[in-house]
Amino acid sequence: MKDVAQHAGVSTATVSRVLNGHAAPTPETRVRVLAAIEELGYRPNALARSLRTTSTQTLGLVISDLMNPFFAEIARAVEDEARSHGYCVVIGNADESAEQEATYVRTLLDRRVDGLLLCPATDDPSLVREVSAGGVPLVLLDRTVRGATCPVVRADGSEALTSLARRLVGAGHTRIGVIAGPPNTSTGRERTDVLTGSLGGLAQVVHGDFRQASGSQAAAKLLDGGATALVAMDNLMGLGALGEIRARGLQIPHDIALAVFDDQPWFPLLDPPITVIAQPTVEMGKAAARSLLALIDGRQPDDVRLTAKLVLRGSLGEAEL
Amino acid sequence: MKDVAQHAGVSTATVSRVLNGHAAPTPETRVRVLAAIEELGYRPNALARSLRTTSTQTLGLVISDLMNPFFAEIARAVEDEARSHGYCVVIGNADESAEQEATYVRTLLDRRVDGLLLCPATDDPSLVREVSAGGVPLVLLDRTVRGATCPVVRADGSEALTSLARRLVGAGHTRIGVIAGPPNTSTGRERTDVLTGSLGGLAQVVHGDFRQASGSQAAAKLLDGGATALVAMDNLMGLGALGEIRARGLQIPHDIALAVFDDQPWFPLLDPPITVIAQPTVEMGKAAARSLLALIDGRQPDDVRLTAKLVLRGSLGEAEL
DNA sequence: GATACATGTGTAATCGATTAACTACTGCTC
DNA sequence: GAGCAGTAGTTAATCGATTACACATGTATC
Repeated sequence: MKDVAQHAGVSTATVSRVLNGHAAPTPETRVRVLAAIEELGYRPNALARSLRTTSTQTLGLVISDLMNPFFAEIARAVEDEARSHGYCVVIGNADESAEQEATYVRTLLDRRVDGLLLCPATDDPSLVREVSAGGVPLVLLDRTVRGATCPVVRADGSEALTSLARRLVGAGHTRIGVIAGPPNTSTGRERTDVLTGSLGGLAQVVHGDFRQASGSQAAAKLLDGGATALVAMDNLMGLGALGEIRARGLQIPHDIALAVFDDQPWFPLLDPPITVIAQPTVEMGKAAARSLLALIDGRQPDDVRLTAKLVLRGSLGEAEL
Repeated sequence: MKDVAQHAGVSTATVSRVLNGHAAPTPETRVRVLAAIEELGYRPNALARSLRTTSTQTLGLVISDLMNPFFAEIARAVEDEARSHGYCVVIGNADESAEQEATYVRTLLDRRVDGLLLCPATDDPSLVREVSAGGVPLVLLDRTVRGATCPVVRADGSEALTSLARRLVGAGHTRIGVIAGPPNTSTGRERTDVLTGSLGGLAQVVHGDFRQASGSQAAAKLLDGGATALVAMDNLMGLGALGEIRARGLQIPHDIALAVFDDQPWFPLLDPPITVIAQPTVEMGKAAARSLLALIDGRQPDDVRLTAKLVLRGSLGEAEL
C-alpha cells in the first residue's frame, strides 16, 4: 500500500479512501491512485483490514459430514446466499463428533468469523453457550440443542411423518421398523417420537448414527425381527437399509415397504422409486444464512420452520393407494 | 493479551513466548501465565498472529461444485488431510464458471491462504499463471491446464477406458454413445479422446457440461441416434442418462448398455448394478493436500497419477462375460 | 574481584490496513 | 484584506499479535 501511495504521489490514507469509496478524494486523485494500483498489481491484505475493522466478511459453517449429500446441499446453499451478500464461508467438518465440532468452532472463533452456523452433533447446549458468551452471532441449522437461546432454522416433518404412519397402519403393517437417528440429537429424537407416537405400539425402533453402515445393521436387526415395513430417518441410513434389503434378495414393496427421510436425486431411479419425506434443503441453507446475516446486522430474526413433504413414489406398495 | 500479561504480572512478550512454546520462560512463569489465560478465557487472535507471521495455516480449495459427490468427497479428503497437519481449509464453489473461479481464487489470495488447491473449470492457464506470479503455492487437482507449471494430482483412466472399449466392441456394439465432458477441460477431452480412439469409428460423441441435465439431453440425442451402449463421463451426467433411460422405459442391459466414469455408493443398488470406472477419490484429495503442504514446506513434489479402475457390475450385459 | 557467558524478561518496532484529528489551500463574503 | 467555510490530503494512533535487541541477574573462570 505504501508503494501504491508513493507511486501515485499521495499518502496511504488517500489510497485507503479511494479503496473504500470515501467521498473525499478528487476524481483526479482517484484516477491516479487507481492507475498506480493497476500498475503495481496491488491487492489489499484482507487480514490487516480485518484486524483493524474487526470484520472479516466471513461466516463459519460447522456441519457433521460434507459427504452426506444433505449437508453438502446445505453447505452449497449457505455458500450461495453468503456470497451474494459479499461474505465467504469457511466450512468445518465435525464428523458427527462433539469434540471435533468444539475444536472447529473454536478455530473459527479464533479466526474471528463474523458469525457462525452450526448443525450441532449433540443436543448438549454447552458449546452453544460458549459461543454466545463470546458474543458471536450464532444460528443453529437442522438441529437444535436443549434450551437454545439463538435462532434455529429447521425442517418440520411432523405432518409428513404422521401421514406416513397413517398409511402404513392403514395398509395393515403391524411390525414397522424404524431406523432412528441418535437419541441425543434433536432431529433423531423428534422424528422418531412423532413417528412411533402415530404408530401406536406397532413400531420397533433401532437407533443408528446417521451413517450408512448403521443403516445396514439396523435394517438387518429389524428384518430379523419380522418387520414388513422400514422407515429410515436419514438418507445415508436409507442407503444402508437398501443395501441390506438387496443383499437379502427382498423385493420392494412386495416383501418389504420402505420410506426414507430426506430425498436424493437417485431415489426416483430405483425400481420401484423410493417414497421419501423431502426436506427443503436449499431453502433451509439460505434461510439460515439470511438469519445469521440479520443477526450480524443487529436485527433479531425469528426461528424458521420449513415443512418437509411426503413424496409418494411406490416403495410403500398398497399403502400408497 | 495485554490483560493476560497484567494479570500474570509479566509482559506481553512473555505471554507470547509461553503461547508459542519457546524455551525461555521458567516453568514457574509459564504456570502463572497459563493460569491467567485460563482465568480470563483468553484466546489469541489468529488474524493478528497471521498478519505478523505471514502464515495463516489455511489452505484454499476451489472446486466446481460441492454438490457433485465426487468433489464433495475430494473436499472431505483434503480437509481431513489438512486438519491432521494443523491446517484449515476454505472451500470455494466455482459452479463450473471461469469467472466465479477467478473471483474466488482472488478472494482466497487476499486472505493470504498459505496455498491453493484448484480444480480448474477450463484449461485456460491464465489464472494459474496469475497465482504463480503471486508466489503462492498451487496444486492442480483432477484437472490440469495447458502448459501447467505446478504439481498436478489426477486420476488416469486410460487403461480402464480402453478395456471398456474392448469389451463393448467385443460384444458387438456398433453405435456407442459417449456423453463427454466439456472439450475445454482436460478431463473432458482426455477421457473422450482415449475412449473414442479405442472405439475406432464406432463412437458417437455428444458433449455435456458435467451436470445432470446435460446428461439427460445427451442421452436423448444418442438414443435417438440408435446407440446401443452409453458411456457417461462423470457421475452427474450418468445420473441424467439413467433418468432418460428410465423415462423411455428401456431395460439395462437388454435395450441399452451403460457405464459411468466415477463410482457412487448407490450405483450397486440399481438393477442391474451399474458398471463404472472408479476413481480413487479420497486418495486424490489426500495426495493433493500432501503435495500442497510439501510445496508450502519448500519441497518440490512430483505430479501424482492414480489409476482409475473398471468395476464390472452387470450394466454392460454380455460385454462382461 | 573483574570478565565472560548464559538465562529470563522487558521494550519497542513491526506486519498492513483504517480513521480521527489536524493542516493547507481555495474561494467567498463583507 | 481579514475571517470563515469547505475541501483535499497528511500525520500518526490503532487493531493484537511476534520477535530482535537490550537489560538485569546469576554463575563460572582466571
